[in-house]
Amino acid sequence: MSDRFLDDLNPPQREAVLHTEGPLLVLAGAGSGKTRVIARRIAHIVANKLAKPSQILAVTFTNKAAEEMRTRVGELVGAVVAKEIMLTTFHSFCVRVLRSHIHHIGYRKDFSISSEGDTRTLVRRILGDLEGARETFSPQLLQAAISLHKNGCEPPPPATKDNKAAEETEAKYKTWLPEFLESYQSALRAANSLDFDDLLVLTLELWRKEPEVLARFQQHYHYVLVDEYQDTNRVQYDLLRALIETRRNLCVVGDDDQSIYGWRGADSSHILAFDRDYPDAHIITLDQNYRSTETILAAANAVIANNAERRAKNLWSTLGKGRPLEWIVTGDEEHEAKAIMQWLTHIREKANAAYNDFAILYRSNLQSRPIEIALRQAGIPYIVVGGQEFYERTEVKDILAYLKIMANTRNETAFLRVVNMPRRGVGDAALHRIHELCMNESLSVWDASLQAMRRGLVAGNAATGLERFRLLVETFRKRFRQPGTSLRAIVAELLDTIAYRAEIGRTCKTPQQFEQRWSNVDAVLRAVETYEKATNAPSLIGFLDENALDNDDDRQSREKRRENAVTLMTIHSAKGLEFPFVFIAGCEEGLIPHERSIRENGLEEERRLFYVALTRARRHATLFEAMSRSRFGRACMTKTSRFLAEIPEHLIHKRVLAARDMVEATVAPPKPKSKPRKKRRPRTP
DNA sequence: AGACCCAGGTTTTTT
DNA sequence: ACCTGGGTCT
Repeated sequence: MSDRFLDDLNPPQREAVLHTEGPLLVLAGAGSGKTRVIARRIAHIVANKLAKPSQILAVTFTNKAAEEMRTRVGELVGAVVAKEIMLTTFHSFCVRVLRSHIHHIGYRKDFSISSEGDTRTLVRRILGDLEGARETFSPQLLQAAISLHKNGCEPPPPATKDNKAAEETEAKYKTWLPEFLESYQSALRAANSLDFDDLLVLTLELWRKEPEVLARFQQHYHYVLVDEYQDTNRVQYDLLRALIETRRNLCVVGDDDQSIYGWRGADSSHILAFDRDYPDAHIITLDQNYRSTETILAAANAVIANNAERRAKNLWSTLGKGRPLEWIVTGDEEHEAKAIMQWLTHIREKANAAYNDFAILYRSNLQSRPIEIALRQAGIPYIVVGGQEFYERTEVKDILAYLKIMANTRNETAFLRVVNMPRRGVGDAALHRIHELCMNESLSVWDASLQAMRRGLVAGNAATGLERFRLLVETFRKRFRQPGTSLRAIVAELLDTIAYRAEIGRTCKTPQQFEQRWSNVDAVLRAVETYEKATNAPSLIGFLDENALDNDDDRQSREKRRENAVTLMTIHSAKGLEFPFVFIAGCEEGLIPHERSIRENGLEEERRLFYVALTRARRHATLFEAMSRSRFGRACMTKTSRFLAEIPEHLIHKRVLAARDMVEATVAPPKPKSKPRKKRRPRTP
């Protein structure tokens, strides 16, 4: 029974591994070996045959975390066994449940997952149909409202500029919103599509309506683990409660100080009140930090101590004092970027560090651009994590729309995107008539398009084009269902059939542009290929699911990080990671704390975010501030983030780089004579 | 139908 | 500053 999985664990960590039966809360401070504990715990269950690997469910929030966990578990029990463990994100887990049981609640098993972009398109379209509200309410506000509504939160009232109109608008919004939400949901349903929130909400609905389906899952999973429990929202919380009701072997791991997803409905009261939900819960606190220097922890502790809503704890470490934090004041964002680049170069040389020892963190994705430019100019290899532009590209959207409609003909967004691409003569007039038929007779676009032709509502060019389109979709739909042929080959054939290369050529002016766009197409083909190689029984739907929930861009950047490159990412996506050297850019009021977030989620969440950023650092943290930053194209003076004042002075060293000669200012005092060379190949996305 | 131009909004964070 | 969408012109 003794096992090697207990070696080199401290007493509370060991306890967390061994306490397998009944509800358990592990309060795991930043860097306290949380992932290690979860991995060991799973390995312990497997090795002692407390359950089969497949009877363990370990849920994380991000794919990154899931992959990390799979690797760590794999190192302990072997990759083959690790594969059997249900180690996944909430959303992927729910997709699996729904793909086999959703017919109980009136959807078809070939449902599409509506991406953020698809959802936006749909919202716009509905907004166009509903008279009156288009000018008042923005699609983006409504998208947020939909999500909050589905997660059982009260959607915020629309932000209005003048107070006088506010009340009026708000009243109008209140009466109008339910109507909108209903239209939205019925449109999705008609398209046999689920948005991200539906994946969770409908799983819960399924379980509530079909207790015997739920019972099967309850029977199946003997042990359930949840990472980052502080990030669970109401629906996830309910799903967990339902799932573990009979066996009650629920282990949740989290840190209330790292709850940074309140804006999408995460509710840290779940972790704060775990022992209320489960009175027999065992609680273990891990507060020894194995990651950071004492100085970094002292700074982070001092900052987070200003929060009132928390389970008080104090991280400690024995890794020595290390160096004080650095606070570098720069002129504007370009100067900041340059200072980051120089400081990075300086540290790298002094500490003989590798590029992937560095992370540059920021509050918002838009901060990455100037930094990218500076790094590229200096020939420093870097990767940017996140920012979803890949999936916003026309070519990618086009191809995926084709694939989506072949997987699920009812997918209206996909239909509308490609029915006339390339041109088939199906114009607005024909589509308008089809749309009316959809509305009047509750048909999907696909069925309506057939009816419209049969009844002669569309004729001539449009009818021929529509017919060709339908035939194309049906032909390839069959091809995709035939087992045996490679997905990639079918997709390539599809592109051939629609002469997509020519279509791109037609709309491109320069050869460079053509190359660029065709390379996007190629990237999709490669993504199909990668998926196919990595999957046992590849299918079109499987590919689309993976792409909706864990896109290829994410996967690639995870791989690239292992190469030697500096990582640029938001603080949110840095959670769970660690780097010897961390730079935090844009430490200014309005950015962190973000002005909008202060309003909507409160200051404390922003402070937690800052805390997360600081605690990513192992050896050293540098905070950058620009005195002026352009907003909407206009340069604005900034104020230092209030969080910097919360760091005790003796822990931080401030440097102000002069305002004018800053372009040539050297951050590192004795500059090595060698100017950065442009020889190294920069990473271009 | 398609190309072009202007106005207006935009910038939080993720599955 | 940049992108999108709508409107207009060809």
